[in-house]
Amino acid sequence: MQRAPEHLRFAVLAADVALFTIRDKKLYVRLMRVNRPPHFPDTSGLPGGLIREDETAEMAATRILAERGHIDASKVYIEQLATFSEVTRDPRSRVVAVAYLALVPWETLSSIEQSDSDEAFWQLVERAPKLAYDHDHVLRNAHERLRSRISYSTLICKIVPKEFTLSELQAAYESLRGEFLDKRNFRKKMDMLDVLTPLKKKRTGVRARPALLYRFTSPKVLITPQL
Amino acid sequence: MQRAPEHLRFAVLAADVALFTIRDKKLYVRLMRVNRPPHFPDTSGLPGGLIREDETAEMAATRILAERGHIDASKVYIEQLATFSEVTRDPRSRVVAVAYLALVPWETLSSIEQSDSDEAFWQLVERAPKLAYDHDHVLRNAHERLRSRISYSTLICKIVPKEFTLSELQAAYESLRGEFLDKRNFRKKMDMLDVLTPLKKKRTGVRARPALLYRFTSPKVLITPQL
DNA sequence: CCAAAAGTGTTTTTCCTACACCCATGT
DNA sequence: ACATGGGTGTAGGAAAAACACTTTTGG
Repeated sequence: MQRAPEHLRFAVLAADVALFTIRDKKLYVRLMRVNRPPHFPDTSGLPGGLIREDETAEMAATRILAERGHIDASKVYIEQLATFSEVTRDPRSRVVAVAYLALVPWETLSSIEQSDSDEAFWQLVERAPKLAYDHDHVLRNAHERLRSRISYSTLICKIVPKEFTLSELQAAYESLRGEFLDKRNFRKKMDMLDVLTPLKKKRTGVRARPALLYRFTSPKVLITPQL
Repeated sequence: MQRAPEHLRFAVLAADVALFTIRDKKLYVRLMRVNRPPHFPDTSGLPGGLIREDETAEMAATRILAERGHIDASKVYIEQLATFSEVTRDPRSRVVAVAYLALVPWETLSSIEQSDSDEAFWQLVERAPKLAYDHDHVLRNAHERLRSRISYSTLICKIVPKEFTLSELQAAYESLRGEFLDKRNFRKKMDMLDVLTPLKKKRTGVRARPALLYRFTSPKVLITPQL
């Protein structure tokens, strides 16, 4: 395929990814260490990088998550969030970034993926520092979208492990919504939504009554009536 | 500002706009005549064009709506929809398009804007023909987003005129949702949402009892409980 | 036997739905 | 006077919210 005339191609395209997980009932986001004086010395940012000529933005997002975020993208759910095209969002040159919202269950990550490296690390969302570029904006946007989509879809199935107890699922909802729910009403609602399949196993080894395990009947993100 | 190295700038950036209005209780979209043999001879598409170096994608979208769609963009509400980056979505060269959802009240359009020209015209959404590029996809996406956002926000305020009767507002909801609503329940709901201000005027000149006029209390798009 | 989390129903209140008649005006 | 759309209330059913105790296991 031909390229358009050079003067029309003034911008480079980037993909930025806000990858969330839940660990110990708290919401974390994957960040990179950024050190790009003079504008961004010793700061942090979302995993991001340039889109290549033979890639869609989404392909680039998953590749970048692997290459820079050190996360096996085959475990990760990803969906487009928004495109950020402010002329000066990167002070060095014109960069238009397509941002992605990504989710991964903590339990599917390898111990290397779980641990922090010199380049990438997991950060509690509620304690996130100021980020480079417009990544604060992107992160807020992603967090807001996540909270809102959780309420009328089964998107949460992409951030909890394959098998879970109802209490664990409830805790995930609570982390994301930032409010506590009533146990009995929560179970009634889940029962009505009819999206969970009970397994024949129980969560054992805890110093308490063993809880029945469930999984989402469909791996797809389904639109539901409001939780 | 500097430009990035030439080889990284393989794509051009475009903005495409799905502009909707309601006319005579039916939903219309603004289309352009497209005649670009060999790939797209004698067809139609959404208003679209290239983003310029000193513009954000949104600025480009409003400019294109004016220049190509012949619509005064100051009357138009616009919000980002999604970015389409399929490698071959334009067969001539790599084009990444940021798509916008736009709304305008039919009543605020001038008679020139209301009428069709050689370049641009209004098309009933339910009778929309096959479109060039991936604009079918974009249009379906925009229509779906519009239907869904109408149900839990006051987005509809951007497609109805400043002043309207409750019956007119109900008709707008019905056009967008494709189903009829109960008059008394609709009025009760609107009353509860508490987003409308009754005016001291009535719609006169019609061969029936004059109806009280209302306007949206806030020009902002507010999140509401589900209609 | 004690600590810890699992599991389970009922009542009250709120919201949703269905439904039919009189009113004010223009012709 | 009549045709046209404007405007209003109620009753029944469904869903949401509030609320506390018994069960099962591991230590």
